[in-house]
Amino acid sequence: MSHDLSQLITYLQEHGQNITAPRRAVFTALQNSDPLTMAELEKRCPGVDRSSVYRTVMLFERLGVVQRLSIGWKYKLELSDIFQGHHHHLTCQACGKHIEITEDVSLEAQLQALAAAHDFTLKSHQLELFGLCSDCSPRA
Amino acid sequence: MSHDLSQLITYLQEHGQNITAPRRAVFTALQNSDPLTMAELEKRCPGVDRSSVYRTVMLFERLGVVQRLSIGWKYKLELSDIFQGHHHHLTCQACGKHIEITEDVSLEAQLQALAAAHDFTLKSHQLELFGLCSDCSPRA
DNA sequence: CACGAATTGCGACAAATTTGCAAAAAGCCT
DNA sequence: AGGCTTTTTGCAAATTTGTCGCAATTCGTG
Repeated sequence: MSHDLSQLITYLQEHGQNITAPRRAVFTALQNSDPLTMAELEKRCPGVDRSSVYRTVMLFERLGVVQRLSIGWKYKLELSDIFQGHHHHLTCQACGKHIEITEDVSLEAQLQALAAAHDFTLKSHQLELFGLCSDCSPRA
Repeated sequence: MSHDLSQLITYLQEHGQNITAPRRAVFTALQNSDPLTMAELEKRCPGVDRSSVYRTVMLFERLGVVQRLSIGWKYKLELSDIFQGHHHHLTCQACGKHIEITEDVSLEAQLQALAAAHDFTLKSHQLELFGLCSDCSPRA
């Protein structure tokens, strides 16, 4: 774990940001974890004040360290592309499990084309797939 | 307008739900409108209590009448596929404009394949593209 | 270790969403 | 239309979520 922490430290330094306990805590909580809600994240950062968690998440989002996943009208947080590669999720509507999927190049290209067809300059995108995972499928 | 309202009425009856003033109001507000935030929706349902708007939206979401669009960590509401066809959005990061796009079949097929590759039964998906519309592009 | 700048923890707030309940409206049957 | 039962609504209060100002701490540096 402390291995990846060093990646954060380097990143923060490169962006002229200080390394602080709350920042390490938030990052560590998000590591090797499924996406977390803000409440869950708070709980996993004991001793860190709620407002600090919010401020850290905002900073990290601005720096591109974390990204928010929308699940219906809620959202969850996860480390961003830089720290775990560009990917999307399959969210199981039954058990809530998240499965990471690596998007293939042709899909990316297709989205670009789709945007271009509308004179739109594509900057980023979010794709969420909902359904049932193999465990929750009617007859596995 | 009252034409489409009859579509809602039929739908609600088929699902054993009552037809009430708040429900008609919420539906009508969402008709022929760009996606709305909860606050905007409330404002367009004068005389309807805030909690009723929330309850109605929740019901409609459960019934598949409305769907929430995630814009970053906020969301907007719009009538769902059943009432206005399956589509996605291009959201301009500069002016906030939403452009509806009809997704092509090949993309749908690709998503199906993507899910299948993970033993996942795809039920629905949401695709949001962010960038700059032609008006806001650096040099139009 | 000392200094100036950046950040944190608190407490107070504001906004968003939910809930309990009595009153009002909807659906149904004469 | 009138009466009856069930579902919803409106209202008020409680939660939950996200912000903000500020003095106390911590960080990065020399």
